[in-house]
Amino acid sequence: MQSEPVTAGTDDTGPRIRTNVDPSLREAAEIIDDGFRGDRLVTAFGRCTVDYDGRASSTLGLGDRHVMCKPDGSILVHTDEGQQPVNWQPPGCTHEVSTEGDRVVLESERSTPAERLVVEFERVGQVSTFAVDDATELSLDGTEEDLRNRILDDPELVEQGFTPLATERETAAGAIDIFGEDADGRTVAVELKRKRVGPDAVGQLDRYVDALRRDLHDDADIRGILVSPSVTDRAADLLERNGLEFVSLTPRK
Amino acid sequence: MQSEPVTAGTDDTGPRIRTNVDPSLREAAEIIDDGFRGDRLVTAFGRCTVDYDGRASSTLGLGDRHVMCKPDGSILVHTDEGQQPVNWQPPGCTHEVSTEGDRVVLESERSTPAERLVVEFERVGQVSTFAVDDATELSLDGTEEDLRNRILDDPELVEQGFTPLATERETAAGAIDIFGEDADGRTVAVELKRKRVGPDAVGQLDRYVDALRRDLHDDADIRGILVSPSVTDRAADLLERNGLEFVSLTPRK
DNA sequence: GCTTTCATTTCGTAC
DNA sequence: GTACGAAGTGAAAGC
Repeated sequence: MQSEPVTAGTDDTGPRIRTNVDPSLREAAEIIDDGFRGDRLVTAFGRCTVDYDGRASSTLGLGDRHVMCKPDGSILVHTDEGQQPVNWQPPGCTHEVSTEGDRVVLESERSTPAERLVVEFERVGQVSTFAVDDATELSLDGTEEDLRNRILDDPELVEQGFTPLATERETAAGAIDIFGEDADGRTVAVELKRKRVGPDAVGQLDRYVDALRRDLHDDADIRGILVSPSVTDRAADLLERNGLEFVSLTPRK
Repeated sequence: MQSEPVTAGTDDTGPRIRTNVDPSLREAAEIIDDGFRGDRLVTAFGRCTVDYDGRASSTLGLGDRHVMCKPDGSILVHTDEGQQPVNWQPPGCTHEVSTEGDRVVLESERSTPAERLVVEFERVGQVSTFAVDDATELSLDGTEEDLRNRILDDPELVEQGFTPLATERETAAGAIDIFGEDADGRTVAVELKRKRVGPDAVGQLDRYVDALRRDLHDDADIRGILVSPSVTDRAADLLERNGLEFVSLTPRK
């Protein structure tokens, strides 16, 4: 077993990577604290308990977990299972590390809403800090916006003679994705969903159409069209019962 | 700079923690592959690109990221910002690592839906594998279930004379959280929300009440009550317009 | 496998 | 800060 610190790529702000396997609790706390001060991405793996209190509250008994603290103030506690962290705090939290008795204690707090997460390590198997150099942004395709642009480029994908007049058109119930009119001059509200939808999306469209009817004092001549790849059975029932329509379209192709 | 492998707590399945700072690409791939075979939690930090294609598609140019592969087949790619991973795959995916030219390539795939994530490292700053021993489960309070139990313990929190008859009572539109009757014997549908709600929750309750009216052929005597800490203005309007009621209650205390 | 709903949802955006 | 809706939402329960 080795417990020497290992570093790589030292620059003026310190080592770009700093790792210690089986550190003493004091060493672990010191490295974590240095990481916080140096705006490093800090990770710690070890045997710990986790307590959370805020919007809800939770406790987690002793076990091995991987903890990641980001320089933006977020913290993630991962077990060996699941895509989601078992505990976390969002960006903007204040992080502190200390040693209390024979424990390394990591505290993360924020206000509005008041939330507090405490990780207590009885043993730290590894602690690391990383300087992150990342200027790139994610490019994502296949979103609802892509579906909207597809339709704006070629409105006949909705139906022949459809004319978009506005996007995000405000109503008393919220914004309509695409507001337009059909070949006969009737008002049309189009609600977009990038994937197969259930009853909730129909409810959304129904609220917008209702709001338009109230806003425009025009009881008969407003159509609501849901555009998505497909709908569930209950959604189809609800569309039918509310006199709404459906057009099948995907964000890509 | 050091590049020796560091290990801790070796047992019959290999070292419980194994870390290498600034490994060669070949070493990195080998350690990652060993981690996959040994059902370890595997992390890698380095300069990489990320490409995803599946339900949507995305690309991410070169930058430093932290990649975590769990033994359950999930993978998480984190930048230095945000609580959410910039890219990921859910549990159940198949992971493979290889060296292609001067790159370490990590591939994660699944079917239904067909999705593929590829991380290409041009440099690996650190790679680690962890044996995770965690038998504990999270205990969480302040959920919707807690709110339900609060009401079942003391139905008068909803209103005097309220009698719960069933939970998760099925209708054509979905399950009603608490189904019961009031002091006058009228049917009551209660929809629970653990926090402040918007129009969507009102739509949900409205669908259930509608479904009950159709199911029970009982047009007048069905009440719908939304129970949550509070509602937004639009939600209040929608409740009013649909003849639904609101009771303020939190999951805790 | 699909559907439905909850979630400490998170995240972005507009007011 | 609040509100509203999108998300590669994820996760669980029911069918």
